Amino acid sequence: MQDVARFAGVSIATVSNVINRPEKVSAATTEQVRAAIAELGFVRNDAARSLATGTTSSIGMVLADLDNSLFVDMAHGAQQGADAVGLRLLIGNAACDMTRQDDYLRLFDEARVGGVLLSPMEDSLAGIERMRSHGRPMVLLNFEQSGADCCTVLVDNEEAGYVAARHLVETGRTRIGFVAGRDYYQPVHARRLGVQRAVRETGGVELEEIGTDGLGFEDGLAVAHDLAGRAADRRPDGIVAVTDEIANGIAEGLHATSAVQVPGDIAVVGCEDNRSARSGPVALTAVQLEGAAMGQAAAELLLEEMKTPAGEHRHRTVMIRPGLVVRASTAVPAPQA
Amino acid sequence: MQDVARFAGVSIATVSNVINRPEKVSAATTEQVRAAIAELGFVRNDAARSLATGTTSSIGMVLADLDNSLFVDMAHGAQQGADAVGLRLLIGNAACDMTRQDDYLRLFDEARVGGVLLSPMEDSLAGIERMRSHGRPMVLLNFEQSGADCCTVLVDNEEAGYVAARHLVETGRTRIGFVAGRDYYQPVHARRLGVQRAVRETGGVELEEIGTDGLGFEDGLAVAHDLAGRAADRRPDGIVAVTDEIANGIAEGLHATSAVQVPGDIAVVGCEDNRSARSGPVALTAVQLEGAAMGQAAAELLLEEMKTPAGEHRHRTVMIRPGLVVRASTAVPAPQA
DNA sequence: CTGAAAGCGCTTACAG
DNA sequence: CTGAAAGCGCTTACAG
Repeated sequence: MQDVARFAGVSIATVSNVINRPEKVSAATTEQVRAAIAELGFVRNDAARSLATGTTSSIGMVLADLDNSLFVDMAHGAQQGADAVGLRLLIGNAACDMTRQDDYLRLFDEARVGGVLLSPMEDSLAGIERMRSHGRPMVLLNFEQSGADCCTVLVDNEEAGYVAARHLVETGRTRIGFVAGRDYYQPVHARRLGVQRAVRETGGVELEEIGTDGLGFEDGLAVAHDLAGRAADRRPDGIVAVTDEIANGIAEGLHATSAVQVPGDIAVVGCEDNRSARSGPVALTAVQLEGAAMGQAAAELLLEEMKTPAGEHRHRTVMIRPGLVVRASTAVPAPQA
Repeated sequence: MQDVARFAGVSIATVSNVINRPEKVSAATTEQVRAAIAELGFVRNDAARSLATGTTSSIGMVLADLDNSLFVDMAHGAQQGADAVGLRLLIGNAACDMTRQDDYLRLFDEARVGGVLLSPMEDSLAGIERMRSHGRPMVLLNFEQSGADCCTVLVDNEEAGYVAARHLVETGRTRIGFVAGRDYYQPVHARRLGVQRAVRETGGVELEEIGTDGLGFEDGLAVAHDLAGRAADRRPDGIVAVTDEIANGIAEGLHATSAVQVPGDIAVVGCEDNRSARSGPVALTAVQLEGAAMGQAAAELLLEEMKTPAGEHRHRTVMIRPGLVVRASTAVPAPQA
């Protein structure tokens, strides 16, 4: 900047003004300074700028796992929200590693970013409190952190279960199966409640809750094996699987035996619509967790907090309603079938 | 830091030393300072640090499209490389938008990151030159940028085509089809050459090159339609599709007619092994582009350049050999078939 | 082992 | 409209 000023024959204050408040500088001077900047290939030192102003033009986002498309969707949404106000979104991928998540939190804290978006996998109260105690705006995505003093964006998982089960009922299924692991994970519990509500609301529909060990493809296969061994009238004709992976495991397992057809004999719905799970034998109908909407809502909450004077901000929790993406796995059976 | 120094009854220089060179400070003093830091919740201001030292502890990575798992793989690899030397990886997602790509390049430049990893979609010479003229280390991934003055990591696309075709030949296929769009994209051209080489090397194998308009699922469907209409001896028994999407389109199209079986009548190989393309009716055998290996190699080249005195560094190009992931779409037909 | 002081490159009132 | 000067929060030789 020194060099630019010298080259253009002005003071460094003027150079700074040309960059930041061009309206305060005469056209002629502006021209000279711009020419000097171009000639010298000058790039403003952001560290110095942010030291002097105490602000940054970027916000940080720490994601639990980029391999999971839900988080990529969140990044898209947040990006859009940030773009709208000219902020840049920097992403740190924790890759399921809590230590790394903490590293990124610290990095963003030290870098004095304008704010942080965090989508954690596990309890992260310590990191959150550290951030908050430094007065840094922060919003949580897709995780209900008890005790956390910040805004949160959640998807309504109870509604997700409800929507999935409703869809089956509305397409004529009457014996609903809910396949899930234990209620240790918050979303599992919530989706179960939603399914139960949908069944309760509807006359003439039964619910069977089928337990699994885990939440993966293998668990779905095991369930399929069980189902295939039952008499036709002793098994569900519609299944809500708590994860896409389980859903695909079920579809694959049934497909392999070829004794039971999907969707002919059993319709299957997943609860996530995750791109990384699109490997099943039938395209999977799934509840859409609206990652992009979550990301955008989170960015908006963050921006709101960033521009609100400290002390006046009131935390909010935004609940996103899930959608439904209908595909082949719940197609209505042909009339004569 | 002022506050910490006052609180601990030492000078700020000592605080700085405790943080950065603890060995230069007596144990007792260190203890007091640490206590003060903990008590006050002090966080080093990274902007000031980087202004004073002229260095940063992070490197930037600009990715063309996080929705494409190849780029996520690259991020994983780069992360690993950066972790190994204690650098943090900051990700910017261009999301297929060249303007945004340029924004991130500028952001990282202004932030004076230690170096930048760029995986572009299109010619990005201007941005690269700007970066280089500021002396910032930079390495390119998965793109041959003519005129670019920096290290590059590429996957060997000629080899990818070769590996795919070899696999078909080795599993007994003798009439190979190569399905691709025009050679406008560098990788398409290279993969074609590889397929041709594999066929040329092998006796008794024919090659048919089938053109498509684009590189997507629809294009594959169209090819399937054509194929299904041919007599059995007039169509290939093994197909290399230049993209996974085309491959899945072909498999889906053939599956729908059910006149031609995959892999029974025709085996299909894709050339990318992209997770977002895993929606076909048969699990797809595909050449694996080794995104993680590319990312790691790129990080290593970057770190090498970062620690080499300016002027002494010599740019290199690293070529990664693709692998092969065998799945159902190229299973050998049962003997009696 | 510890402290006083200069400097990193910018921004921002404040004079002129 | 433009410039001189202080200050942002740290680091780093250099004395002591």
